[in-house]
Amino acid sequence: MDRPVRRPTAVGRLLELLHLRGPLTRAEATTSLGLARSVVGDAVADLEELRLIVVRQAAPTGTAGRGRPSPLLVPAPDGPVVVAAHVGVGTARLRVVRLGGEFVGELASLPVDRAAPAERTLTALAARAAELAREAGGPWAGLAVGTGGMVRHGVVRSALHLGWTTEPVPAEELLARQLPPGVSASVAHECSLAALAERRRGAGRGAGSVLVLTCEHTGIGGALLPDGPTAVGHALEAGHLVVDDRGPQCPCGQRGCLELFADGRALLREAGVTDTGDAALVQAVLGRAARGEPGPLAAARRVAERLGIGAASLVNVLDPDVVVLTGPLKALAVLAREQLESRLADSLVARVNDTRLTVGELSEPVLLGAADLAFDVFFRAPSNALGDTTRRTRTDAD
Amino acid sequence: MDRPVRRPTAVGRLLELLHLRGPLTRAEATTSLGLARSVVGDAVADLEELRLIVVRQAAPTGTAGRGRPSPLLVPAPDGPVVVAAHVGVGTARLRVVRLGGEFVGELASLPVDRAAPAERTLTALAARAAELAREAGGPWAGLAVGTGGMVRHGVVRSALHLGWTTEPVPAEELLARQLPPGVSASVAHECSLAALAERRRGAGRGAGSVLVLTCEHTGIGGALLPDGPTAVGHALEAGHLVVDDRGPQCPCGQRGCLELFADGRALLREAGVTDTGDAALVQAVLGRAARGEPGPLAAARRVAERLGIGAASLVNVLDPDVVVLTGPLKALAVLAREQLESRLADSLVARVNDTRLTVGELSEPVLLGAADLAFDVFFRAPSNALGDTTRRTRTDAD
DNA sequence: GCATTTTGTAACCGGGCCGAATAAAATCAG
DNA sequence: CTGATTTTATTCGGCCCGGTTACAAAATGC
Repeated sequence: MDRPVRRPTAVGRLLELLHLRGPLTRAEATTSLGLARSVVGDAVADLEELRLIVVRQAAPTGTAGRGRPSPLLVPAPDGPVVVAAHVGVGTARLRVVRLGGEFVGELASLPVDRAAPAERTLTALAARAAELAREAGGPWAGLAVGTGGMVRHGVVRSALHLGWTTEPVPAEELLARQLPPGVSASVAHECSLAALAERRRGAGRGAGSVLVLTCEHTGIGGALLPDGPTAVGHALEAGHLVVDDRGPQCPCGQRGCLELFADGRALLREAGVTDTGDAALVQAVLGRAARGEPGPLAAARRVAERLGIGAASLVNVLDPDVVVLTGPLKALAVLAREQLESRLADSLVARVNDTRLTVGELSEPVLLGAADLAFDVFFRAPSNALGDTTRRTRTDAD
Repeated sequence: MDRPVRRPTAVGRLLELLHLRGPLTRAEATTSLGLARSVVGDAVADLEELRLIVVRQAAPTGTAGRGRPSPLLVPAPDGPVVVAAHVGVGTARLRVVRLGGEFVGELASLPVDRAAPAERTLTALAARAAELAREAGGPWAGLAVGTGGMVRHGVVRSALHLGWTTEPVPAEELLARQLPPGVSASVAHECSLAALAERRRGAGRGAGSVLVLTCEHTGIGGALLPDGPTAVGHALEAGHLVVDDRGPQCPCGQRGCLELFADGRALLREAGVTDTGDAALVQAVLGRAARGEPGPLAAARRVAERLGIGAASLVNVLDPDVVVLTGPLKALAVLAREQLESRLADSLVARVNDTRLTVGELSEPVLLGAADLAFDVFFRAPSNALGDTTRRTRTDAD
């Protein structure tokens, strides 16, 4: 019924493998992809011609085993790049990511005006991204944006931090119009992207289903990445899990939502610090707690306990293989692991499945996830982003 | 990385289309599938040769528009069947389903002994299924089983109702060994299957993400079918959502779980009926409530209110497009819609997304979902079930 | 009867992958 | 040093699947 999704062909799959696992030999790629040797050989030739990879000399003779040595396939140093963006409150943060997953250049940012219309914000974002991609040098494959709010199929609804509240913004489509042909546009929920990155490259490596909880200064987000080769997971409003049905009223309409007790604001409140909205305050409290100051530490533990109640409930309901805690407050998992895990230990579900609560390993999960999303699009049609000028025929000598 | 999943080819896709939408002309299939006319023509020829479909004469001349009339493709009356099974407490229920989604013959059942080892139960299930498939006549394409517990990739863990609690049971693999070659085995969570069926054929038709809540006599299950062409959704332990953190202790280790307040046992308690474990008792109470008896009606409303709290919380967290309430207690949604929806109306998330709470339309969602799962496997390789070598035994007359 | 419209069919093409045979480049054994 | 062995890469033919094109078939409308 709904199957217009192009599967990556051998060329794309090889490129993806290189992107995820780094340099490989042809032989390793053959076994990893389960393809015939000849197919990998052709794909390598194509990718070389497209200047996406370079074939480096094999390891010097004597180091490998018997047999014919296999040269190493590495992403081309001037290979394709994508721009990953994370649109937060007031600013968007952008980075250029190279094939292989390395950041290129410095973190860039862009002010985001909540009063501006969505089109203008997106146009500015596309322009800044184009500038960064040009500076980075390589061919530009795509732009992927992570944001909060409700995001589905690249359409953003009720993103309070952007001021896009009145009607749905078809952000992906609008961005695509601003980009040169061949450059893909993708828009997804920030937590889904974080989940993607943590499963591929971080704390959730190799796991099946992953539940990501993102504790921020204002609010708690989340995403569930179900088992299987899912493209983008299902974003959760984890902060609006009801923890105390008779608790304080939440703007969301319910009572006693988790994020009333366990986000950055709650930590400041518990620590007796006046919340000016400055993100540094939360980090300061966490820093003091880490240094052992009793007040902040006790505050962190109280917040962690609340968070643990919510996490345990979510684990009980969603039954993920791994829970990854990330966001500005992820240090809680180190400072107050006991409090955080106390409820989880009671849960039969968690015990049966041996659900682990882990700390996010990536410092920029959203940007990394966005980059992977953009590359995924690229892998489905690698020749799109590079001019149609190049001949595809390996044997155009004849 | 993980892509050994074969995509259905044109033959399979056409068969799937026929299965889901009923008889079609070649022309309609061509546009629906977006394939070339010749491909559909070839596929039809193949399917005719495989005796999976028959080509019926076109509508009598004069009824259609201009142009050459197009004959109708219909699933063969002696076409392939699958056996769908739902393993519940004490008994397994089985039905034969024909290509096209119709039940064949009567509901069959099989006692399930909790004390028996898993192998014996599965062997009996496979044997009974083989018997039913033989009676039904057509070639047997597959057996799909829905069950509770924790099911992942066909492996069942901690299925209390089956007594499979000590260690994981690779049910799919064990079943596959009992089945003749060419007959597929699939095992999935009952709620995932119900969600699949309701989205394809029931209350969730056309929706993106679907949250299914199954209210049973003992416990509340659920499943989340994320947006996109997902095979099988993510099963939820919806009954173990914490509704009241200071509530009664639940065997799951938490306090105040939803199912302590809102399953069949809770309804009987509220109605002042002694719970003997008989499923008919719950239906009796619901029937009396439907007839307007004040006591049972008030009990139903109190339970529905609790259920509504849980449903609203889940909606707030999971933000699905549609919520489908099914299971033996789904009548609550009719008897006490107001109470059930009162909390949902408060939820900002539900209001923004206009989340609908609907009643499951299918009387046997689990069996239908299981059948679809088995057919999905069949569609990926339709010739497998029919002699891969030559003709099948059905045609061994020649 | 003839043009028009729609559908089915046959022949050919090309991409993508597989498999077998062959060639290349190392190690190992004498 | 030479030849056997091992591992890898490449070449070539072939299959499968789907697209394209041209043509035939079967209705309507003049």
